[in-house]
Amino acid sequence: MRRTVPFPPVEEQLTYIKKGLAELIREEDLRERLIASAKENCPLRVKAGFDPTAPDLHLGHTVLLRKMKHFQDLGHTVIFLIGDMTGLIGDPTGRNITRPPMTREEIERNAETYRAQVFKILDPQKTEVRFNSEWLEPLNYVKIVELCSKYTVARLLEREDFSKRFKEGIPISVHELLYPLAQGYDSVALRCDVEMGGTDQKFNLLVGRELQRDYGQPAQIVATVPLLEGIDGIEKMSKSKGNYIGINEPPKVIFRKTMKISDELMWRYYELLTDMPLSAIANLRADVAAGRRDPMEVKMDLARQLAADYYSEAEADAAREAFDREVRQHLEPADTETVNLPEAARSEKGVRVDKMLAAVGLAESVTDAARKLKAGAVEINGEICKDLLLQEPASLLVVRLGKKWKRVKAEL
RNA sequence: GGACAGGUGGGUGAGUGGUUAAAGCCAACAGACUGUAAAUCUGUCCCUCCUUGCGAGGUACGAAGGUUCGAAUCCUUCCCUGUCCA
Repeated sequence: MRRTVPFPPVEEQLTYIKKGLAELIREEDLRERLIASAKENCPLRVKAGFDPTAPDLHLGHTVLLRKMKHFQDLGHTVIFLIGDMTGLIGDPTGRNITRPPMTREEIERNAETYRAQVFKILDPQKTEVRFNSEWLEPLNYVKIVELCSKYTVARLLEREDFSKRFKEGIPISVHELLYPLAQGYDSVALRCDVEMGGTDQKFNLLVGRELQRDYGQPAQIVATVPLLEGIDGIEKMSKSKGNYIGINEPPKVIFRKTMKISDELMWRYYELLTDMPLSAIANLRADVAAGRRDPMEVKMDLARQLAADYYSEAEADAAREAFDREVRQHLEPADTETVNLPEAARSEKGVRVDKMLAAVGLAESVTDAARKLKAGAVEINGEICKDLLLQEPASLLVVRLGKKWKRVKAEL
């Protein structure tokens, strides 16, 4: 891929890339590589891999994607790798299940979902989307044995979670050991100059360096980004932990979830998820500490910005207004869904409130609904309702359970 | 192949024949408080039925059988995991 626009000066590129990185291995190598790239007018190939089974991107992923974008800003090529083969193993970080192979259709569908989300951040013109089945599937037994011979068990066990599990007697299946090798082989197949990932990927990324050398290629540069804490502020953001903010979620939800993070965590989000310079963040922080700025306002700005990253400015503003209305004033959302009274909730004597709540999705089950009623958590048309049965229901029931609202048309 | 240990509700982890739908903790949900949060406090946290009671029934402690008036708890077989030995 030839470029017509020259690359920025190498030192300028380095500074831009280094900002916000957790670790760069090694900076010298990257400098050399950038010099060479400028000389030959050839963009670097920067890879990051993604799991095909979880195609919903959340803000945790965007820390990495934003960094990839930075490489693109400088004119380099980014490879968005979908690990459809490695996905069969599942990155060992934790579980030891083998996932059932995905069908071609499933993979393609997930890939589409990915594209739609990823290109909210990345520049499609400078992005290659690849699947590692492309080169991993044709590997035969001989090739796999050859690949395995290039690494030792002891070295694989250096990986922290492996050694930990090994010591604690938590099972490690053999195929899990193959994961780092497969990922490393991806770099060989793609002739990557740089591979990026979260700090938890460091081991796998380093394996790529070694394998590339073994296969006669220059070792890739490894760049890790910090892991973003989830909205609980404790564990890293992940969908399975439920502490995530998805970039495909409605702006209102992005806004509300952002407001749920602690005041302390907000600074971390500013740092990793916005382009605000570190100095500006420090100033802002000082202002809040000194009582010159209201932390809630500052957090609202963050929430609005994050919503605006994936939606229009107008939608972000609307999200802010909705928050004000729904969370701060406890008013009914403007977009409350109206549904007909479910059959299951009709009875000769009136409306069965518990069944209605369950059928309409406000409660998890009828039993759960009954509990919520008893607890006085259910409000109908502004009145707390503790009754299982509404004998003479109004024709329209505005039902609230906690933060959730529903309008139910209740002609009997 | 042998010896031993273990598999409990979303997670962790008690419970070794009977008020045990199963302690405690975490998460979650609702409520109070409040400046958004956090923190704190209260309640809830398998399902179904009934005008709602400290109700009735049904499921549930890896799987399937068995013993017993009664089992998560005892027995048998099987599946899975780990440790040590070979």
